[in-house]
Amino acid sequence: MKDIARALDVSVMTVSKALRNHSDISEATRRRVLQLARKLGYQPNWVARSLVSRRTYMVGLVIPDLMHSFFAEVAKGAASLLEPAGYHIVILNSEEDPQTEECQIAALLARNVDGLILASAQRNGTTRLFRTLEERTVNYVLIDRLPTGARAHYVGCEDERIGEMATEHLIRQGCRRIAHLRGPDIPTGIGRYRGYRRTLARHGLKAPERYVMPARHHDEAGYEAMQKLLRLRPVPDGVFCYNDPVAAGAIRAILEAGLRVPEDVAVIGSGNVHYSDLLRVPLSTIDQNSLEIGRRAAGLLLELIESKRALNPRRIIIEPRLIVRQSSLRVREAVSRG
Amino acid sequence: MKDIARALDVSVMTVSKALRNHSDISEATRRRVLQLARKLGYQPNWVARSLVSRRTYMVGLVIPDLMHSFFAEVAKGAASLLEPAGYHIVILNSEEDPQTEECQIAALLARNVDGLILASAQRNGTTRLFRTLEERTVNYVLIDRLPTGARAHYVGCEDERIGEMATEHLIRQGCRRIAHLRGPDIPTGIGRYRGYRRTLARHGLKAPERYVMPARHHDEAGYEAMQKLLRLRPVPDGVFCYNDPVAAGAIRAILEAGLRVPEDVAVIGSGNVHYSDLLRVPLSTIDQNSLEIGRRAAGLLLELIESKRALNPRRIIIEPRLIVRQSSLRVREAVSRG
DNA sequence: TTGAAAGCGCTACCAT
DNA sequence: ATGGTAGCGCTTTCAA
Repeated sequence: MKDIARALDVSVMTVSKALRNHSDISEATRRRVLQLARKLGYQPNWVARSLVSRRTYMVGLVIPDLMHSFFAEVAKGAASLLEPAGYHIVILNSEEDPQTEECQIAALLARNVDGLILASAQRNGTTRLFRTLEERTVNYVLIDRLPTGARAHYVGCEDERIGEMATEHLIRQGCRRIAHLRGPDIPTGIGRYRGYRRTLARHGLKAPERYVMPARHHDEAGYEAMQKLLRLRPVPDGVFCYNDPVAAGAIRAILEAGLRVPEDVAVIGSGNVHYSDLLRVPLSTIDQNSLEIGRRAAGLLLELIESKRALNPRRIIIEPRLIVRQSSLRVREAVSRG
Repeated sequence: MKDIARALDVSVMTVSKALRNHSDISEATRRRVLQLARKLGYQPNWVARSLVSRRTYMVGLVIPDLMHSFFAEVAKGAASLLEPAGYHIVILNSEEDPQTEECQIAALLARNVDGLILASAQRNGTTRLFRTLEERTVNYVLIDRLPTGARAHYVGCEDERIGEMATEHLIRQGCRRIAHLRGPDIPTGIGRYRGYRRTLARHGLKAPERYVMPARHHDEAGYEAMQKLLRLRPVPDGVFCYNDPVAAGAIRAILEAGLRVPEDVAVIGSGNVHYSDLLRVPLSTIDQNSLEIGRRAAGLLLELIESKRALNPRRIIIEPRLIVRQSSLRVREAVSRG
């Protein structure tokens, strides 16, 4: 900037204003400045700019697992709004660990990100992290998981609703011994479990507690948990899985045991990850519209950043959608034949 | 920092040094400073620090598609080295578009990232981007794709080798009419095609040019391209696909056409994405060790950043590995029966 | 319309 | 061992 000013024999100020299209600069001067700037390949230094403007145009995105397509899609959705608005996204992987998550957020804040999108790994009831965020008046939006301890902006589906839709569907497909591969002890895991329980109750169906098997959140865990379920007698005839990766693992276990999906055991997951249509057996699932979650969260965050003042916590609830594919579709012949 | 200095009645300098464990500060003073800093919840301002140190501790990662698990895994590998070293990763999605990529890199540089890891979407022969990077002496490492225009550090597999291994395998499995779903016109697409061609030639096998079908890089494209291949006569009995998503799409097309995989058409992909074992037909593939690519690239980049001086372009070649699963395994009965 | 002064929060350098 | 001065590259404020 100095170079430009010297070469053009104007002040640094003039250059600064011209580059930012500030109003009170003559058209002629601005043109000269812009032209020379281009020629010299001038790039504004964002670090310096940030120091005075207190804006970094960086947004942190903390997710539990980048390898899970669900979150990759959320990231993509968020980027589609954030990048055009001039923001960069710093992605951090908490590996589903609350502690790691806290450290990462601290690091992000030390770098003065303008805002945070957070699929939190915090357990229900935890408040420390959220209190800190409030105290420091950080702009942040929770997605996918809403811990009970948080009074914050949120974008996501209602997990009980997901559990209900999935279980309801299995019942309609004729399943009567419906098991659940339960996710971790976070809002999503708990909520889906509750929806499952409640729906069974409403239909007067019993499911022994053994039919609920903890499975974490990835396919390997789904595979192992399903193997355990298959050792029970009577074997379940339907399984609602915490998410699609778990369901994919479960299907593998069922097929390896020599049973058929969906004739012997119907399977449904949640998340509608991109490849679920390509699986061993195309997977029925509850679509949570991950792209839209990312987009809405980004939109809300941008609003928060612009508005400067704290808004009342807003909840944007995305309506989940049942996607029926082969894994839960007991066609007439299959049912009657059994 | 000022507050701490005032409260402790020392200079700002002393505080600054104490906080950074600078050598010439008395143990007592340091302790007092650190203690008060903790109590006040002091967080160093990285922006200011960056302005003077010329280090942002940020690294840019530009990839063509975050949704492709291959790159998600690369990102994870890179993060596993970079984060412990105190670096944050800014991920940008070029959507396989060279122009977008250039803009994103420019934006990253304007923000003074300390380094760049780049799975470039540039076509072979392009030099402008790389010239710019050289001129500005940016620390950067190319991964997965090495455009001919670039004289740069690189981590990845040899694509011709991938094409050879895959084609070789199909031949050993008894395929004689081997088709190829060809990727985009980037080094990976071209290299894999060459390996395929060369291997056919070496074995004296002919494949008409119609057997090479452009398929881009995602499953939808693989699905459509495979449908076209299936209309040819004679129908190919083996297909080497540019990558795993394309292969997944191809398998879907084959099955929908009423043919069997691998008995009628054997399929092999490349990349060994995480879910390829869970697909409709478990997918044979060439493992490129994406985690390791990410790790090595990060390691190399850290070296570059530390060393300060330009090093001679280094090439880290990862040896690909053949993974045989059901999609290409023509078991004895199947072969003899045909 | 232009520019001089001050300062963002921190650190390098040199003096004490 | 401690601190003063200067400056990183830019913007805000206010005076000319």
